[in-house]
Amino acid sequence: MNDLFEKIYTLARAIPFGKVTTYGQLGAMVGLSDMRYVGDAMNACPDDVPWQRVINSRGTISLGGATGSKQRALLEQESVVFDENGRVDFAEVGWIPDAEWLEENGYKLPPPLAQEKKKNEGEQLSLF
DNA sequence: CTGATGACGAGCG
DNA sequence: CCGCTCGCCATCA
Repeated sequence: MNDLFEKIYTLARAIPFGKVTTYGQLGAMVGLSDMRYVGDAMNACPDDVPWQRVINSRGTISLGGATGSKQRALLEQESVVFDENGRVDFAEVGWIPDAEWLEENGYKLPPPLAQEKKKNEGEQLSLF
């Protein structure tokens, strides 16, 4: 297994229970421009990687067939809610890692992501 | 070794 | 919102 795969797996393993992130985010954080590769990585991921918490940027599950239903079922077990269009609410369950955590582990947090994280935290605070 | 192919995403129309 | 194209990387015939 190469370094890129391991970096992606490490990130995926850091996703908290009941939260989700996107292929694009993982790809960006490991310095990828071609996100197709992230899908490949998840396809070959070890059993200890919570692959179901990785979805596409539209907030939907990309997979069809049995594996797709399995992914949705796993997420629903984690209290992740899907709307009538099969989409999740990123403001509710979206996960963006801490900039510090990323830096410590050799990842980079793209500015747009940092902004979105800040925004999300603001919303959560106001809710509380 | 060469070429087709993706659990994706941004940009365009 | 839908349907394209391209990205240039790892994998597998």
